[in-house]
Amino acid sequence: MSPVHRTEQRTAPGDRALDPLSFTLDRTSPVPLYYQFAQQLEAAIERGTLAPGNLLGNEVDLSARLGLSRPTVRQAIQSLVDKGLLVRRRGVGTQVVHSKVRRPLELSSLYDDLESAGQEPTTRVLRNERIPAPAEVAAALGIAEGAEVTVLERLRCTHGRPVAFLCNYLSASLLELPTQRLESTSLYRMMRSAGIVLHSARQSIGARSATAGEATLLEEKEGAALLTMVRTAYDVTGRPVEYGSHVYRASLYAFEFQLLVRP
Amino acid sequence: MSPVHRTEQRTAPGDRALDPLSFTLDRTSPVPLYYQFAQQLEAAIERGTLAPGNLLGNEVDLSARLGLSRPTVRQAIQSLVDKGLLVRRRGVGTQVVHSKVRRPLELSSLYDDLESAGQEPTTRVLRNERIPAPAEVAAALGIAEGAEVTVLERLRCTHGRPVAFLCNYLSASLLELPTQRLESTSLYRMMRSAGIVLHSARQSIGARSATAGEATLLEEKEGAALLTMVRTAYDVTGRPVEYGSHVYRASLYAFEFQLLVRP
DNA sequence: TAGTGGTCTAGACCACCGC
DNA sequence: CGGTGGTCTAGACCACTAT
Repeated sequence: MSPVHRTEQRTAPGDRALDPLSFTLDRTSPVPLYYQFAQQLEAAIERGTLAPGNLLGNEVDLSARLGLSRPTVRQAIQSLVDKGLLVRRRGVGTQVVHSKVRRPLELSSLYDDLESAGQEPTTRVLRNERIPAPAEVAAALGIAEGAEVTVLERLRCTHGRPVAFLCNYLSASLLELPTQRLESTSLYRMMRSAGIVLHSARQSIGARSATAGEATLLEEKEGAALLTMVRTAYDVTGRPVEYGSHVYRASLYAFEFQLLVRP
Repeated sequence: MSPVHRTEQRTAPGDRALDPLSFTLDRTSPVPLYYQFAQQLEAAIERGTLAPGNLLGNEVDLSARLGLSRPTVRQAIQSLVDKGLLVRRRGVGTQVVHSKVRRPLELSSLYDDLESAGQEPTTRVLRNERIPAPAEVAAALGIAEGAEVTVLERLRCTHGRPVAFLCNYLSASLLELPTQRLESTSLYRMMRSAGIVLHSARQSIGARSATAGEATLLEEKEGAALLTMVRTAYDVTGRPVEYGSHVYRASLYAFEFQLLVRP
């Protein structure tokens, strides 16, 4: 278990751990072959059948064994390299990465984050109306000042305790936002259901002291440290579709994520 | 300038904006062809020669015009899709994304961030010694408790004002860290120079109120909101190489970044 | 239906690594 | 030196989109 070992045991037993692995490819399936292979490879890594540090075996043999062409095998491997699960080195081979690289940063929904953490999130909609866009919002959404926008104010709780106060703006024409559905799912899920495909988002994460109003709402003391996030999300055409300003109780929430170093 | 337009003007003049563009490929260069093409494509987008919304023209024609095979052209295009500059849609084509997608989140160095923002960062090294690893540090770095580590405490300033207090731990055997060099460059640059190739990092960003000591050091009032970041960085073999705990003045600093939505 | 990107093949040569 | 990944080619067929 020494963490100092490097790349010994090139030919040690169990090195070509890929042999005992059985990969089943279904050529009649609509799922691309490279994707089928990538998923099975990822599953093998996930459950430890392919241990960290193990070499994958060279791509030529691999493709022969799988009955695939080398480019197809490479496409599968590359997708796992992009996820940070594998590392390729010329003249050496492809290895499983040691660390528990799991989630890279993604455009996350607080609701989804809490739900997947088993936190049973609930939402109280404090405000849901259509108003003329204030200047700041109009600028962020790239619309005319005074154009109709939907403003949402929500209080997100887990186990009955408030975690965050969320304020969001969307062009009113984009989407219907019934209060009832907002209380049982996430805004991003509703946008997705409405066919809005998100492409990117610009975020800024900061901190500040709670105002009296925020303190009351979030059950903190006035002046308590709060985490803040301001975000503009864009769809595939590059059009801004959502602008949000959120505050989180720093005592209950932090942003956690994994980064990959760009090569 | 209406931000509401979608994908009109399929056949409008100036649509095949790629025609007037001149791409020069050097087959004798060691730089891969797909990379040469990708760079010139990115430059054309950057300077607006390829305007947002423009279609690229189909890949078959494109490869013929460039004298490249289609997979090579696709590799170039794919790299820009991954960067968020282009969007591909089946049956439609490849378009330049509207928004000013620029920097995705990367494993950033505060020093480099400030420097590239023209903030003239300076560093005061408050502590630079070798100590037995405390339990928390040993756990993060995957070494034995009590093993020798280098501990760094630095104050980062811009324009003479303190911005952040940085505390970092590294295995002592990894790297020499002369105080003088630490005051004129970033820790990550020094690690890179020493041949340490970073692969990924796990970060947690939160907030809390300043202690009396932090307040004095950062020239804030006691209880002021501070941004906090805790980070463990890993090299290509998955070994933890650095553990850091940083606090930033929320009044002077925020984390800004662009995210791409995973497809 | 015509045009687009998505997938896949079966080769080839080169650059880098470790021995 | 042999083995590895990195790059590149010239085709092919399919799935999806728009008209």
